[in-house]
Amino acid sequence: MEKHKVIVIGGPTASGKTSLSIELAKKINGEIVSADSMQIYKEMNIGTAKPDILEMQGIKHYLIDFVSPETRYSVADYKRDAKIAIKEIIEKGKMPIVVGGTGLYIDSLIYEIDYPQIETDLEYRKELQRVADENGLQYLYEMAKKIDEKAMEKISENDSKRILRVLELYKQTGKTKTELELASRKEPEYDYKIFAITMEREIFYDRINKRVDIMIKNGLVEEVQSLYTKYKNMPTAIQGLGYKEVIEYIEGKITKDEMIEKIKRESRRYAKRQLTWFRKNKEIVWLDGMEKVEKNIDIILEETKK
RNA sequence: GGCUUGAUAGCUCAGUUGGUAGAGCAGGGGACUGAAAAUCCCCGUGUCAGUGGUUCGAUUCCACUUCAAGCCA
Repeated sequence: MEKHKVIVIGGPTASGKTSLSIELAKKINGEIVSADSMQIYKEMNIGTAKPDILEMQGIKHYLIDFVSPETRYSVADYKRDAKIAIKEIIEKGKMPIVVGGTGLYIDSLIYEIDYPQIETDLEYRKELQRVADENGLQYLYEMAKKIDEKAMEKISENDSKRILRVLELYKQTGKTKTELELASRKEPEYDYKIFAITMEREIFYDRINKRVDIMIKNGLVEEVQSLYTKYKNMPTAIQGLGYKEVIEYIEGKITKDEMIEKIKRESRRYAKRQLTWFRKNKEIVWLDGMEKVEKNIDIILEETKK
């Protein structure tokens, strides 16, 4: 049986993914599955540039605005939820369009990555953190090297998250990261057609800067203020770009101007990282963000026929 | 008009007792399998303001010019 097609549109922040995907969905009777690690959270609207009801123009969006900022949501959750959403859309006879800037999330789908069924072990993380504080990160690095020398070749001695992850995986599964990853990629269930938007760097950075100004005008500070007073713990959501910087401002650590500049700079850097991620994927068909939406839709439809 | 100080990387500046120069920031490239908007790695050639002089050799010393800041009129 032939696999069902799924359109995937990636690209950096502020590249026009939202409007392109909504126009496309209208044209081909599609529905949208977001692939954005921050738009997932409720009550985070301005800073994540989440599309509102008006922008959506009646197109159903999945995996947007559905978990509490207190929740620890991860790629494994995303992979599971996105697969369910895609299935549901296909059953309705519609075309699934996966749209977002979180490369890791997109990869979990297109490479059908299988994650071991384990829970995050916060106790163990804390314990390791303690060891790192006492003996230095180098000590954990050496520990990880004894378990999985191959994986550590690619991990820097300063990369605490990945060092911890190697140890955590081994403790919980009894297997090394290298072993797990070798077995993790399965045959994709769908025929993914992958696109990404790019544009000239200068114009693009200008768009990012302007977008940040608009976010501030639209009340980003107030949005963060309200989250800040409402929730004590936002383990993942707090990492959202813009959110942590506004909190520094609220706490009086930086001035308002410094905050704005920092959000702009970090957004530019983030966009650069996103482009690096997508560039690595040689299957991607690139779209020019400066082109008319109709033209890009034509390219997508043409490629999707193949 | 006179005096003083300055002019070096996109920006802020350091430096060369004369042998063509280096930091921070900005920026660029890359990695990425349960925190990923996270985390981490790598990357510095620029008429040293212009013109002339001294010198084997000047971005460095000298003169003039231009521009900027400050002071005195």
